[in-house]
Amino acid sequence: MSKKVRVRFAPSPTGPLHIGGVRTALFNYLFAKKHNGDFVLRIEDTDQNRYVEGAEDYIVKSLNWCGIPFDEGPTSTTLSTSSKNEKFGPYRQSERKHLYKQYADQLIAEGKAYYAFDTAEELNAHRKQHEAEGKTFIYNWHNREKGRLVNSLVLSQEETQAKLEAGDDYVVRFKSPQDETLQLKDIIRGDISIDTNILDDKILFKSDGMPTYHLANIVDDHLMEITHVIRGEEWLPSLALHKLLYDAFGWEAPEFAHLPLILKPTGKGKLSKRDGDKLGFPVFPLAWTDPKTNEVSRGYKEDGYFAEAVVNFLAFLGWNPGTEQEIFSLEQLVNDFDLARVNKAGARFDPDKTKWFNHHYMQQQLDLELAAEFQAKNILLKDIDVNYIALVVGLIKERATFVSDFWELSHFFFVSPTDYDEKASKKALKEGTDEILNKVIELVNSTEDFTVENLQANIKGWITDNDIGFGKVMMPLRLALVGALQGPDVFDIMYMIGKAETVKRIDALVKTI
RNA sequence: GCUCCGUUGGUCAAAUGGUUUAAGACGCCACACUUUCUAUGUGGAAUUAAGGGUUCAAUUCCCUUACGGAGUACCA
Repeated sequence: MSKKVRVRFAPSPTGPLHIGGVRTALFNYLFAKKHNGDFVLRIEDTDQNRYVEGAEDYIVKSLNWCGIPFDEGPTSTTLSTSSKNEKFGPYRQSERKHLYKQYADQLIAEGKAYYAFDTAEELNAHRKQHEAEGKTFIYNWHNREKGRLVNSLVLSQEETQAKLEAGDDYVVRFKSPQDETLQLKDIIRGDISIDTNILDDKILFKSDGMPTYHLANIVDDHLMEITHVIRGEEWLPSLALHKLLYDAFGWEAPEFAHLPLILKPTGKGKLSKRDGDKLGFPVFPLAWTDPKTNEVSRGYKEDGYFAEAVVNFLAFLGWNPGTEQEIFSLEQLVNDFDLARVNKAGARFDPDKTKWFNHHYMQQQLDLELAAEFQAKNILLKDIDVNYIALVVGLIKERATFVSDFWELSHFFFVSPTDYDEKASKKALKEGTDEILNKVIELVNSTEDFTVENLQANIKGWITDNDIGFGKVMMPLRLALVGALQGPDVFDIMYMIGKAETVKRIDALVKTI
């Protein structure tokens, strides 16, 4: 009885996919998979002027990186097999161009749409004039037949025909109804009622021969048998028009869900590209180089975020499971996702929480994999055994958020300290420290089986037996090994760098005292 | 301006008329970890925008105001 669920993500290729767009894609994907449905990628490139080279490719790569591949779309992906679909494709609106005109014509023939010949300049003039009078210019029944506008409703059939044959530029406008109240339904927001008198006669077909978004999206959603339209809140004001169009064609409309916006972390408005640069976090999944300006925008991937972390925090922007669980794998999200639990209000983006998610997912990664990544990013590690690096990573990753934090956290496992932190020295080096350290050298040297346990037993035993105080020994010892008062357990460090290096470093510090 | 949508701590948010002195998380602060710490643990401060209703009872329903957001293109 119920049709197969089919949803679409329909970005336009005007640049890199914004993180808000990624969330829209994610919610579509989750909803589709939850209901064993299809997730379709459709490229809305009806505006050639705004087409940007590489944007479509970027969108596909981004979805794949996030692990939310589409089932149907313009190109095949590594993660998804079907690319062209006889029944529903093609998936670029520019390649579907031939489909749209007949639908516009159909509406004209039925008196539900009409030709309009007004130029952009004329319309601008009308808007300005209305504004000057404190009124709002609406191209609908208020004005369309008052004679100031040039369209097939005021022109005679012959005049209209003559203009068309003369090759005059024209657009097709939808004739929106007068004095009706529309009852609209949104899965997230519930019932919405709209007075049709405030609706514009929106352009369905542009003078360049391309449909507008409004026409194309209705035709395509119908032809592609889309059952649920899940999109950003910025489309809510267009919902009435879209419903009217479905009715005009006599088609069953899909269900709609309008997602809340993602807002700036501080200040006002929705999250924009500039915020990332200003506040120091990415707003794009992958880095993007603008083909015209060569300006580079950073991406989550390149900044060291794990895809799982990005997906997890994105899912929680506007949605929550209603339980205390916050860590969700993609599969768990698919299982628990529910549009009914999506919030209505816009969510402010929180970069700190994003980092916290990343820290969490960092702990789940395999040390060896992290080590390989760490090694690849540091020339100094080129010749070091990756297994040794993995052991180091195991000791320090709990205090790291990104792989790029590793070096600062672990350099002393690879190179001897060249200087000593001033504040730390003051704190650690006291009267008699040199004697203590010399004794520690003896203890280290006398530890035959050089293990963490033996070192600990020897040194801690000596400290307690002689009632010296841990701080007096451990702090200068740490300073000698690290060069500062930081890092993991000192015994772990000694074990890792080995007996000879340990002695060398302690001796080096003693010599500076 | 007009239209629509929204409003629980600094942020994300739970609780959809009644064991709520309003969960939890991030962030912040304090303390602890008889050795550091950016980690971990424990604790703490901090919220129902305002005013009216409806009701025995309102964070929850209704109205007004304020504030926020979106839309208002031959852009999507």
